[in-house]
Amino acid sequence: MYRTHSCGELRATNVNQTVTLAGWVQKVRNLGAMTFIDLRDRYGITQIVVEEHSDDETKAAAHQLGREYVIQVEGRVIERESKNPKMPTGDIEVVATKITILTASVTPPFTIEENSDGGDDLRMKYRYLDLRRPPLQRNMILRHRMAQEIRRFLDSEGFLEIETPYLIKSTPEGARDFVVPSRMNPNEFYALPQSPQTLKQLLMVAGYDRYFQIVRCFRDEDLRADRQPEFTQIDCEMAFIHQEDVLEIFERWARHMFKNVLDIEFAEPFRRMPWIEAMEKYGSDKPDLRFGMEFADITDLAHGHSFSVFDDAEYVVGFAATGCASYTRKQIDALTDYVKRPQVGAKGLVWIRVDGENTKSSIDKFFSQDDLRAIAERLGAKDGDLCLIMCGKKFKVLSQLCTLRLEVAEQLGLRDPKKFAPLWVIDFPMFEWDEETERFYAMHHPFTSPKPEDVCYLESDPGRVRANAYDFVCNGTEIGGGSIRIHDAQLQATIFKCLGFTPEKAQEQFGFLMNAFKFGAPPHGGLAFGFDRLCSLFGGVESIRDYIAFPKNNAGRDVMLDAPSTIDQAQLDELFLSLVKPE
RNA sequence: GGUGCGUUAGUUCAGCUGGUUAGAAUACGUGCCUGUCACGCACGGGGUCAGGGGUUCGAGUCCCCUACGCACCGCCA
Repeated sequence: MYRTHSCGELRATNVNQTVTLAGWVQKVRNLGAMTFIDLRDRYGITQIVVEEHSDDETKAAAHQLGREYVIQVEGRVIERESKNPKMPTGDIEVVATKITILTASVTPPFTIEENSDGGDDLRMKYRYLDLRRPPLQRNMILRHRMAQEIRRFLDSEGFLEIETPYLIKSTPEGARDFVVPSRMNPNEFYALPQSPQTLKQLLMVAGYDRYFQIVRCFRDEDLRADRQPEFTQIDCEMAFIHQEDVLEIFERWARHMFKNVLDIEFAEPFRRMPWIEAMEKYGSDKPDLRFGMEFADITDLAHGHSFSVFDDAEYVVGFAATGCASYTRKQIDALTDYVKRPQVGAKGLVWIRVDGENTKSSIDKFFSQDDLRAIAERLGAKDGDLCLIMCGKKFKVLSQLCTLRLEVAEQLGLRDPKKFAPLWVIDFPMFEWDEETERFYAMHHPFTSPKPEDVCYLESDPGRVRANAYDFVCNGTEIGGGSIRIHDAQLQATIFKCLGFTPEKAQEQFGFLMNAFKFGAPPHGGLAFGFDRLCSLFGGVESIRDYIAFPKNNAGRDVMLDAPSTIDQAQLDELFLSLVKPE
């Protein structure tokens, strides 16, 4: 037996027991005649002491120890002469009678402590060392805890966990596929699933009317702090349900998660916000509702004052930045520069300082005090607020103002990671017009059903059709989304047509699904949550990398494994592949 | 594909308008120390200043290119 106890469990009640511990040497403090060793495992740290009565062999072993040596210690638990209230095991220590070095370690490249001295890059290369640190351990434990709660809830609701294949068929629509060459089928490729979307729909056709899976998905697109090329979804689908049923069950699921993982309860039902309202009030389909500062359309008030910037603009919109009237000219200029950055791309920023009789603005030349007050009132500004106004093409300027709203909130400390503001965004448009290719794309995916009352516009005015689609949003992050699917082969064919698929192309790509629908497809729908994002939301950290044991870096590389990498000519030959030099 | 910031000791960083031998902290090594827990004290080793090119009497410092890292835009049905 390597150990009788973990390094996190011994207390004053264990005093006088003979124990054996095993773990990693965190720190050696040699005081001459006595040596303290902090011994760490994933359960905690226990102090080992070697003192003058220890035999020479033990003293010699203690002298050899370096950071991250793996050792086994036999000894007796004693009450400490000087206790450490900062440690759970701080009342006791173990007097070593025998120290066995199980494995030595080279000096690690960074300190393995609560706050490491290593940079992100280095810690990623030695991820297995980073994972020894308590913050990463807490994250992995949180992820585990959440996975268990997900299964517990969905099981209790009758959902079956069914695995779907990872080697499937490529569909060019949507994100880029990761592809896998087939040795047994020369010149043919599997694709890794971007999500098990069509497979879970086939499970509905198969009669498994409540399905879920905590499943890896793959998308070959550029990375972000909250985007990895492989990520985990909580994928769910149900048959014989309406949108209302899905929202009801998964709102209860979300409450179950908040309650059982974070001990947070919400008094009110989650807000449901139509997509157009989210866009007009917050400039985003994933609004951060932890704070107010809602937008208002002031186009009518802005036009007709000989201020050509406003007069020429399709849409003028603003919000009142709470308490920011005290912002100096320098601070306002900084905000202006912020929105003018190429990433935001605004032309400029108009401001109104609301301060009783003394309302001042950057457009005083064109607007009277009464005009300004009317605008301020529309924006819901109170004394001490700063109105921030931008103008341009409607949805472009809304999105730019959204960036500004979030930046101001950040500066005001309103984006508190301990606070949660969940909501459903509903009534998404069915299609999104793409200027470049001059065609409609499915905003969600091509299996999403249109609202019955909007079906009549499918041919005449596709931009007006709303979908039975919904997103679960929290704190400005899209955590999940789904839809009621099309279960009628005829309607599915119409939608493919709207999306510019020829019948042949639709048959080639999605024939397996449309064929299945001929055999009695139940009405169905579902949704999927981003598990990594949910973990980072619950953990209060922006980056999902902290909740993935072995993540990829910005360039999609695993710097620990050094993947991707080249492969042997023999492997290429077997797969009938030849390489071309990159440009 | 694009924008911004960054790359100096094992690590995290400082290094000003270009000027002698590139520093600090920490880590590491050696010695001393009986109550440390960010132990303390003393001494010591440790640098292709990311790589290449250019400007200059002289480049860690200025310019250009490349590589790598992070954040973002595009992209992510």
